Amino acid sequence: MSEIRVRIAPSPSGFLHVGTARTAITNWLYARHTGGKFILRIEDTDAERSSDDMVQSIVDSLKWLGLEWDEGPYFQSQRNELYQTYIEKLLASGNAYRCFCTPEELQVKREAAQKNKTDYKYDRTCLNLTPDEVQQKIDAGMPSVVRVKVPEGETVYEDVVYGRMVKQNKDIEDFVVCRKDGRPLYNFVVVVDDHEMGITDIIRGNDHQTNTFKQVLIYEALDLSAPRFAHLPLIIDERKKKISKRDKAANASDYGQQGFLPEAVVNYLSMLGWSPKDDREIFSVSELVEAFDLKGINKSNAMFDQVKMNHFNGEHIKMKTDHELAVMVAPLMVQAEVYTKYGLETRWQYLMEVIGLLKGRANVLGDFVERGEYFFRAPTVYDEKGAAKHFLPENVERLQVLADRFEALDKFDHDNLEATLKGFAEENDIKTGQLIHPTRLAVSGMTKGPGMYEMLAVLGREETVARMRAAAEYIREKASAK
RNA sequence: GUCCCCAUCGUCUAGCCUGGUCUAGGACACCGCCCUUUCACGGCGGCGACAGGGGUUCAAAUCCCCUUGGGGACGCCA
Repeated sequence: MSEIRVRIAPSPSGFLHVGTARTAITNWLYARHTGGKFILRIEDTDAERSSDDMVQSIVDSLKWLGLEWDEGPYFQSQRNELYQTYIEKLLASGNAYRCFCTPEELQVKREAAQKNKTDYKYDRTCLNLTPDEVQQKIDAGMPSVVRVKVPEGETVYEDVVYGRMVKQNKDIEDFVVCRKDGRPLYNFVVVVDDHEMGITDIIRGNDHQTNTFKQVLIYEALDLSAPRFAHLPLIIDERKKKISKRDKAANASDYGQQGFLPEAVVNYLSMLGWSPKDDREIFSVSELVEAFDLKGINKSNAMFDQVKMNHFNGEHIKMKTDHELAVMVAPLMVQAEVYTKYGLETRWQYLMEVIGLLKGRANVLGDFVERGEYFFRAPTVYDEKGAAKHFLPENVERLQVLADRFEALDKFDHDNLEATLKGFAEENDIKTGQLIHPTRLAVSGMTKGPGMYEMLAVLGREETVARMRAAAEYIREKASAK
């Protein structure tokens, strides 16, 4: 078999839609798995709705996801001449005709049909025009669109996912392929481009299933052989509707900002409507390329689950090295004004240790900032419930004495900290928890976090001791204020 | 209104093609226990589904039909 050639063809009328992202991922995976080519084509025939900014945004998002393309981007807006020659061919073959009906006239008919609750299809008014009449109208300067003359019979194609698809041609109207201003329409340019670009497999959302019949009709009218079609189930929201711009998850361009890893997004999205058929679901990108197969695609729509994507992200975070994570987290910390860029660069080793401590429990990159902030600056407030529970008057002295002992340690490490704290607890005949909780709160301002001895060891002697003393003072002041 | 598609735990899914191995498996979420200074992680366990009805068959989640439910498409948008 010849080389597989697939494409992603976004229209730049918005940011990268999650559905488009999933389609892109599937095409890319298929191309990489088969050693084929992945082509990027921008469908911007609707000039009013397209913009360069949107093109840039989509290109950036695809790059961020790691879906590098082998050819393109091609722009349909730059290929108009090509389309015109095909329009001429179509007209010459007799499989299409000029229609002079105005949008207003059609609108009236459409509304009338709706009112009568009957089906609307173009009534072929202009199909009955004689060549002379057509010429007369053209000479008179009347604008016209080009419609495909849908033949009798039925249209059939074999869908890789859904099997044999058949539609009665009487249910398809004579659709327009070229506007009155000469610009060709979607269904037509797609066919021309896919043919010209040698696309072998069209993999796209099943919301295109009805378009496919029209496109097959065009292939036949132009006497071209159609590629294979594989329609993907749609990604739906909690209302079970096709995920739309209003949905929070719809904008794939945002995922990076939200702290998601591209690998995790690719992994999660790839599992929506596709399964490797075994029980694995956390995959690296290369494992995905290896495992991907068109046969694993499902037929029914899949609901987007933000919670599960968070889980996938957490798993992928664990797969990263501390350094890789530090590279991603550092800018976020700077942005959140937790620390300066310069500061982080000079304390890189420290940053990595902090990340190592937090890695096991993070789901999004922002978690490192939120939960790691206190490693870079002393807490300004203490968790309210925690303070009520652990900042008791008797802990003023305990924190002070413990701080003194920590300060005097030969080596400020996990084992020594633990031995010191446990020894002190025994002396006072109290449980270690009664010391650990107030100490954790004093140092981090929080009631939860990594193992405390590790945490203190990373934070360092000076900061730990200073924060414990500050907390002791805070408790004393608060107690005397009452 | 017309046409098309789909249907296993709340969600993503395995099993369906090639009926029996399915008291239907995994994952997320949720609940419990263990680990533990906390929250997580991890380990163990629990909760939880074949939409309904007919048929075919010795046997149906698996094949067929109907019903119901859900979705998609019906633009001089893509």
